[in-house]
Amino acid sequence: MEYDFRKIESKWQARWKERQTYRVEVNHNKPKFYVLDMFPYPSGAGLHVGHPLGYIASDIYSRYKRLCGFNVLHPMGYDAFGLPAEQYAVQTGQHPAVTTEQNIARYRSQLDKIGFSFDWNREVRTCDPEYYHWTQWAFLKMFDHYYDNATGRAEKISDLTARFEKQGTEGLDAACTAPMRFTADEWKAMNEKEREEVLQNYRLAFRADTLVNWCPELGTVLANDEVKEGLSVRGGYPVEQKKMKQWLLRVTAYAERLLSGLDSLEWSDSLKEIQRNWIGRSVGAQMFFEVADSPLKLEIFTTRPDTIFGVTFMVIAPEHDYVPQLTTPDNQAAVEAYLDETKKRSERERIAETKRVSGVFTGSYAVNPFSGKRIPIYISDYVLATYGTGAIMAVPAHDSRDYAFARHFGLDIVPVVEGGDLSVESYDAKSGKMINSGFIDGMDVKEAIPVMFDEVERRGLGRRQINYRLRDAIFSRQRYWGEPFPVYYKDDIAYPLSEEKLPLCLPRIDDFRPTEAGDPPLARVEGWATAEGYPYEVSTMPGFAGSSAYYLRYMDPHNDRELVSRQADEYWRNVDLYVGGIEHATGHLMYSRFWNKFLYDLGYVCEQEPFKKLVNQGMIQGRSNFVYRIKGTNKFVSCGLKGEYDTQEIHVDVNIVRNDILDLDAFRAWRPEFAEAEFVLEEGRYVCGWAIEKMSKSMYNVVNPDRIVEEYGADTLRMYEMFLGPLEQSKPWDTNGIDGVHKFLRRFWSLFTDRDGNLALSDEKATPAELKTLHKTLKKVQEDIENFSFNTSVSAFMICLNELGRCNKREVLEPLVVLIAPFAPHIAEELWELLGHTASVCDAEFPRYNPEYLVENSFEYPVSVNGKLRFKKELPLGISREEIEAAVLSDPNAQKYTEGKAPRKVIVVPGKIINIVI
RNA sequence: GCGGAUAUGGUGUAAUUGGUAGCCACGUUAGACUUAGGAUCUAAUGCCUUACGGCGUGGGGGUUCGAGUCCCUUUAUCCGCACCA
Repeated sequence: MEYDFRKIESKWQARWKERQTYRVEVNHNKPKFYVLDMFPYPSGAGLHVGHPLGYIASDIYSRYKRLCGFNVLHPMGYDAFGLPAEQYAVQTGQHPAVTTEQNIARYRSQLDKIGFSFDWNREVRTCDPEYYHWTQWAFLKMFDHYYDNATGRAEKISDLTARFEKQGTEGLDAACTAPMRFTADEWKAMNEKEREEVLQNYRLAFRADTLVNWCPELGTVLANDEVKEGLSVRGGYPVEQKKMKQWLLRVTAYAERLLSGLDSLEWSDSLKEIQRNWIGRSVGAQMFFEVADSPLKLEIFTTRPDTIFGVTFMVIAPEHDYVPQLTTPDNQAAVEAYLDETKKRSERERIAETKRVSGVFTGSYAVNPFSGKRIPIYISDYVLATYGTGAIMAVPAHDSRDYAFARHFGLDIVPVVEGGDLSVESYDAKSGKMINSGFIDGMDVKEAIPVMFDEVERRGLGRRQINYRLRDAIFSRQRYWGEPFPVYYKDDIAYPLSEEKLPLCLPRIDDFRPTEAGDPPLARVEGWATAEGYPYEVSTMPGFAGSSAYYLRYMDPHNDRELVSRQADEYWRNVDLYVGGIEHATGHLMYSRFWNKFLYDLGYVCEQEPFKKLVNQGMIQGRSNFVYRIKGTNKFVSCGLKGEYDTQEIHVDVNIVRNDILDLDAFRAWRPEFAEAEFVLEEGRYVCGWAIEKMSKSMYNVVNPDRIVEEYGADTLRMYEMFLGPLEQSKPWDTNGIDGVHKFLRRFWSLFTDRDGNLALSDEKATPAELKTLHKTLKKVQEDIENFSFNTSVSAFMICLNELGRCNKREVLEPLVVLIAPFAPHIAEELWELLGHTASVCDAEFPRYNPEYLVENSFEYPVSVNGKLRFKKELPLGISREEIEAAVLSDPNAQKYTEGKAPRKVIVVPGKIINIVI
């Protein structure tokens, strides 16, 4: 009987559901293994064929681990809060909760058709109050903690206030927004509001006036990772810098741990590198430059203290606090004009014009502490207010930006490191001999740097300092569809809601636009306040809030007393394998690690890092097809002949094209304007052009997995997605070629069954050749799964079948059913049942290969003479090098090439090749 | 500008990690069967050449008996960061 995948797949999907095959519980008799996919945002467009790629890979791995005896946690859920649902709501008035619900239902039905082994009993949705209860809870915990650099972990705010009570800030080394100094008496003298303002400086979740990325089009602020090149990642709208009071998370407190933790992770080097760059640690010196004729001291940060003798001017950011004090009366007008100009420039313009040099002289001078020279102080927007101290010492000879600035304003350029040609460009390299630098003259740059660090500290000019590029995460969004903050305001002080009051549920509203006053939609809600009438926060949390700890919730999803129970956490610990896209490198993956480390400090989780191993699947691009219309006509010319006409390229729906041949009738039926289309064919066919583009509706290249499942079956889809190429590589989807995999499954099916669909296996003993093929395949597939090389394992199956021919021996075929089960679970279950097993193939034992069957007793050596391959010589294994040499040299073939001469040397690589050099 | 990755037939890719480049598929061609199909089976298929043979892993150079693989250099494409002091 034909391989009836529709019947088989619906049968087993129903049975899995009914028998709860994939339900998993804590089981101390088995080792655990946690396989996680990045949960999807359920968009209105549904899944296309690229989305399940990672899910299929992780499903194969989960099933494999289960066969190997692990208790596998493999959950799935939805990242359900977010902008698109809300924007859709603004346009249509449809409540985001409703559209989200619909989208989830659609996703679920699509996912179910592919035959995943998810434990749906553990599903989470970030928009579910029972879920965001714990997002809010974590926020409260962050609000109630600060980061103590001395203990290297988060500590209670009450410990901090107790300390202030006793000794003020004396001896305190804590992560903060701006350093503070006060005594115990000063603390005691503060009122509640003043004290809270102090504490906001230390809390891990805090409110501050900061320069934020404001996106007017979206009406919300965005985190740094949500902005790219001055445009919002979602929507691509311009983003401007604006000072606003916002909630932030003090991610920077964990910068060092986020960086050092990377070393212990099995992540790709490129991903780790992205995170390292994002954290951007740099070691340097923070030092003070005295301002001439003024009590002011200008604080700067530098990584090149060795170049101090080359400092010829200083630059401060336009937003720097000292701008007014440093501006002399006769420069006032020019400075104001410059500040105006820079304020008007958007972030985007600033980025676009990085080559343009601009700036203004303040009229003040600083004193170079080493050379004693007076150096002018400039204002320029090439110095960033948000990095370091917002002020720099400029060394034009050895920094390209300072060089450009000095050239533009005609400032001195003093070389202090030998090398380069300063008439053309600065010499930025960190190597060379120091010159014009007093006591460090003659040293190499690498020697000079530590010497200068010491000297700066000895003279009391400053100290060593580590700076990070990483910024605190802006945590409020002026949106509706997100987690409400569990805080209320009294006299403009934020107070946390008590934990018993959680979750603070998002109120239902009908109008999702900002208010006329520009406040977020929640400001429309009457009575959005505590029982006592104190107003709640009207912003909501950003998308990453809900996704930062979802992997923990899956461990214990129905617990209404805690995020995760100690027992569940201690059993499941952390994610052993995380599969998802690289696009979350600086967002979700950074925030999750931060969140997890925080919870670790508080003792709620037992592992420092949430995701042990991470695999990034590549993107699946679309493969678009084109037809060519002769301009001004309704005539279409086949691709190969289009050069002879003046044509217009038109995207055509890939679903009516097969192997680049257009289905003419389907094309005429596709759109009314093509109903009367005429064609210029080549060899009787219309050949379409093609291109690799993003998979999107507008390109008509979206392939829906439902359609593939309907036509070929889920097992074919699963195997074909893997066969397409290496998991981590981006590649285009091309439905051409799926036949090969489908054919393979049909052949596999037919080996087991007769025409009536009954089992037709023989109990005959397998030949050594068949056993060799079987065990070779077992070995290869197992190794490939462990290396995430799923494409080559699919090939291995095909080779296996080619080699087995029409073999129908049970001894050979039965292990193959288990072997293929992770890839094609439906057909495997059906065959397993036919083979007489009552338990699911999911609970079978992974077949181990027997190395004995793979042993060769002879090897065919390729023999080359002077590097040129000449003949092959078959020799028994296990003979010595000398014996091989003698056997080869006595071979008449060899003598023909050596012409009787003794070879200069003979190279024997056992098991590989023999080379004779004359 | 800095950092990372990739480059192999008409297409997707593979190569025991330095050992006969192109496995496995798609596509194409020819044939078989056939109540004609987008089914199945067989064979061929890197390029040039009637053949002998030659050339072939983006380009150039090197190490080596031997290089897709290692080194240097160069080009192209993709990704990340980007005035980070």
